[in-house]
Amino acid sequence: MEKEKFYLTTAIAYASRKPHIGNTYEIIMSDAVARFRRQTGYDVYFCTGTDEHGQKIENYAKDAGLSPQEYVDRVAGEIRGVWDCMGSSYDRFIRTTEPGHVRAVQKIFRRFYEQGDIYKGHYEGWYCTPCESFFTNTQVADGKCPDCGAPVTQAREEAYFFKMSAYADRLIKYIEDHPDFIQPESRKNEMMNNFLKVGLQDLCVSRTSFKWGIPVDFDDKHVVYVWLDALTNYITAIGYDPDKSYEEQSEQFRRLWPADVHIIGKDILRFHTIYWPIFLMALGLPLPKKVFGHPWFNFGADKMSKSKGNVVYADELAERFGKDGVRYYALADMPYANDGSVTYQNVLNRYNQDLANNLGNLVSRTHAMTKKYFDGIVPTPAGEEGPDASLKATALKAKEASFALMNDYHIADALEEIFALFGRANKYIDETTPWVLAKDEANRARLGTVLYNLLEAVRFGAVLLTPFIPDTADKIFKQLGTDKTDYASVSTFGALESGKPLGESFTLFARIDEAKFLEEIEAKQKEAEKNAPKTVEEPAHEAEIKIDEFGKIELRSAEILTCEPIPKAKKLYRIEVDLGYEKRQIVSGIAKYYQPADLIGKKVIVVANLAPATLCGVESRGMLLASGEEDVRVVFLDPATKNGERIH
RNA sequence: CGCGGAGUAGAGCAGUUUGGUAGCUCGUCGGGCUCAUAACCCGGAGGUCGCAGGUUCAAGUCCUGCCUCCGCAACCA
Repeated sequence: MEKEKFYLTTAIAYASRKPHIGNTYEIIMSDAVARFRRQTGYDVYFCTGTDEHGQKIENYAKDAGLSPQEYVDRVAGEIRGVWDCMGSSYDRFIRTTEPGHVRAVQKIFRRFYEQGDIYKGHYEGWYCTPCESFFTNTQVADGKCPDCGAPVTQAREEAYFFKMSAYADRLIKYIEDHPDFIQPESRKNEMMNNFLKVGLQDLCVSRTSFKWGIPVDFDDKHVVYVWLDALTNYITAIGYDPDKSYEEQSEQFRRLWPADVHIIGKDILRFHTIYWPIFLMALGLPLPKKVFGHPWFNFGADKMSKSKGNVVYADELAERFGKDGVRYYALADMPYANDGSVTYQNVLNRYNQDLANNLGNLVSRTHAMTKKYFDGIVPTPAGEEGPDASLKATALKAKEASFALMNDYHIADALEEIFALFGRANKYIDETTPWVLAKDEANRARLGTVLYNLLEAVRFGAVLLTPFIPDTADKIFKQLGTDKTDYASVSTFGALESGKPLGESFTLFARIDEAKFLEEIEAKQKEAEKNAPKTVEEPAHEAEIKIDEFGKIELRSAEILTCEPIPKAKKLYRIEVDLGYEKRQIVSGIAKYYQPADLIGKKVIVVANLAPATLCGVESRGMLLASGEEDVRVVFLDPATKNGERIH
């Protein structure tokens, strides 16, 4: 009988820089799912890759003195290196700069245009270069991008738009009819309530402000918006041809599509559950069966970020804990829907407790006793007694439970079920005391049974561990000298063959000394701090300006007279300032950082000729100067400064 | 009242669907064992299950109100 197919994808990684452990979680999790499906009888196609277009990359490349293509070649190599370092078993690594993908995207764009899904219009508003996004006046009241905090510029751009609204009703119906489409389920409500039910905006799907993208082939001023480019990788990777109908597609495409699951980060759920399905509807293709938005790893309680210097890389962790150490940690420590928290202490605990003590030591002691009492030959089991039944029941439960949990993407819970078997086996040793049995020849048969059950429990667990930590599973099989490694061999307890010799014994996971390890980490962090100035990222710079351009910005000193929070807004204060020649109301997003009392009476710098804007229904005429994006600090003037002085 | 999630032992979590002696991992204290990677096994201490009411013979679990935290949205000119 032909195997059922299973097509899964990760999001493609943005080729701007090397991914950290949080980004790497996705490939580890997806790989575990892929291996699990292969093991349980599916014909799996596992696709990952890199997203290589966009202005950000164009900028990074310029800073690095490379062409964009050279730059993405380098970063894509780094990304692939980390993926390979984690032992991921992808079948396809697609890059969005591949000629085949580029041509397909151009054809898709053209087809949408010809079908009338895409129309040409104008986009007017504030544009953020790094995010490649337009924002409305209300969104960028302070001249900064609401997403990344970079300065925005006023722009009017000719642009193509996709008529999202035309498909909204069908999408809502699809989501309602397929309750498993978006998971975890709490994310579904976010999408429905925040986007779909309030009315979808048409999406701007082209850019003219930069060149590093896929050109629109009938209007080469434009390049295709990165999300339309990136999302289509899921079909171009398996050979989709936009010129053909579904029936005319390649055998591979017809077999694999629709995808069984897109595994993505929770932050891009919106693109995958709204825009992507709508693009597919416009192409007349079926929608993916499931989109799973996994949570993120934080560093302790903080978001991982380069500027905070708390970035942890998977390949660096692997140097110390090994590939499987990192895989196990990521898979076992990430909750189902809540964000995980990476600390070196957590990684170390998981490694020492679960891998070295529980699993590694179990294998070691079981192997050693078989060697000692049976010359390393797998004994033949006799009758069942005492705790034997309980051990066997735990093994079968580990299999059943982990199977069900993996089908629901409860990765960590599945692993816990499997490790419960190793815990049970360790207990079994204490209950049966083989070293006591060995003292009396009359107990020989019982001793053989006990050791057989232990060896089999180890083998059984190793089979179940294969999708998660494949190298370790192989090492265990080697030590047991067995080739009973497939999923069929755990349908019942007892597949291990008696009379065969064990393989060589070796340490699976060497314990790591905690004090020494933490000391080393601390030393390493100090070292990193010392070098910190060098690792500070070069910020994005504005174009050079002339003195008269600067003069257009009318900066004036002012005194804060009143300051009160605006109801409904978390971040906003309504502030009244005295400019000497007049008083003004300004809205400022500094509520998180200052109490009103800290501000009243202070002298500040105001951009006096900034166009008025309305925020949360309150008019703001001007803006306070402040520094920082995450930790905003107002620029205060010498208290002796007169109100209304021009600042230049 | 924008939408949604969460508050359970020192830490991290399960349990809430179908009310009925509060559980797991780590840590901690004590004991056991010696096959093993100073590992492994057993036991103890530690929780008024965010707060306040209500329903019930019985509430972590159901109802009402409130507080706090976190997503998303809005919004930081």
